[in-house]
Amino acid sequence: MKKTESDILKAAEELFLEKGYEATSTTDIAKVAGCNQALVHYYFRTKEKLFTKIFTEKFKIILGSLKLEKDFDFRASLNHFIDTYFEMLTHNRKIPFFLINELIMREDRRPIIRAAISQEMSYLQYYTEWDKMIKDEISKGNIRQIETMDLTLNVLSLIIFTFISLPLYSDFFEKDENEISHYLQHRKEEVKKLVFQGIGLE
Amino acid sequence: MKKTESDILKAAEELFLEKGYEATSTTDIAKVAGCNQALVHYYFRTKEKLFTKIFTEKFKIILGSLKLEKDFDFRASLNHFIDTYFEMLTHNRKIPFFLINELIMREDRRPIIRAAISQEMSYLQYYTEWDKMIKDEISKGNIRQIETMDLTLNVLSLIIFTFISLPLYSDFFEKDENEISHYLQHRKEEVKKLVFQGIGLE
DNA sequence: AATTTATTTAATAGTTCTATTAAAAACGGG
DNA sequence: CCCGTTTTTAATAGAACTATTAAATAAATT
Repeated sequence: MKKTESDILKAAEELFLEKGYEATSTTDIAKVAGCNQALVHYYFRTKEKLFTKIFTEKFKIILGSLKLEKDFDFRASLNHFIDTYFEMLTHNRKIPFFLINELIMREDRRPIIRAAISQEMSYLQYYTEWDKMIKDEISKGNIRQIETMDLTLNVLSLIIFTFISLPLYSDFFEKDENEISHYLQHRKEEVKKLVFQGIGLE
Repeated sequence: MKKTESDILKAAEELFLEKGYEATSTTDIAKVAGCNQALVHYYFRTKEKLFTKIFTEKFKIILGSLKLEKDFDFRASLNHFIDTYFEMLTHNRKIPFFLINELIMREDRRPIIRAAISQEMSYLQYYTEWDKMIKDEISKGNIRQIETMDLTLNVLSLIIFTFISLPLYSDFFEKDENEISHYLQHRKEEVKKLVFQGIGLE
């Protein structure tokens, strides 16, 4: 891939994640990439195609981290999931809001993620195992009665909201990068405590 | 207020909450309001002023629901808060995403909410009481050690994320209005369970 | 070196959007 | 009913944005 092309991709990524699809123009992208505006169209034809490329790429990063570690017991699995999910999002802080934003605003983009999910059928597999694990723990009396969907939503809510609200948190409380990474570590531990204790683990 | 003016406000509200500031044009607003495009500017001068009116109005709805019931013990307070917050958002489902979206995308709008908050100094008061209540419960051994900010974030995460993800949830799982309101009730109860048990209450 | 191919640029067609203006229509009080 | 005020409309200036085209430049190939 030519340097110009990757420069454009990089600029587009930066701007789409920062300002969203609507508020980003191909002229802006060219300016950040340091090239002529027509080049954006030369390499990617349309703004929409360029966007879709970045959108699916970012979605795959998220999807790729949604894995269940084999040979772990339930507690270790959940613990490991929270660790890896937090870790991944710490390095991709803007992705959660970016994806949710574009999926909510533009219904026509939802099929893109449906396609990406059904392409990787392994995720259905993961969910089935996850579900089995939870039902198993409940029947053993290790955790309280809870639906798999609820436990999943609880964990995702607590983690994803942390990153969605992060720009507002750091702005409002005027936190620097050092304080923010400390905050994220701290929140991760608190999320674990709440979830573990909240379902009766320990 | 003239009917035309309120029609425009209503149309603007619908569109801004649905599509966001950028994707909504004054022409769209006029079309939905059933009037000439120039009338939007006649009544509100600029798109930005019209937006700000709706934005602050919606923010005040949220802020207004953030109250602490006097004469309730800690458990009842928290329970009541979750009830009223869920209730309010059930009738204003699009507000959380709308506000977060516009606050994240456009930093220049953050002062608006700072102003609205500092205008109602009572909220500082609420937070202080809330903080005292929690510290008190901890010292009494009624709940585990937890920072007030963490407990607050836990509750807000669980509630707000429910509403932010709602359009995706209902689309993806093809839920009708009836199922959705049942889902919201169900989530509310689950949030209570997780939070209460997760801090050691009961 | 000559020729083909790929990349880059400037120019621009064609939309759309915000905001204003001047004129027309509707309204209200005397 | 007349006249001043308010409301509404059509027209449009002016800016910005996407996408294309044709020409210019650079790179690669023979």
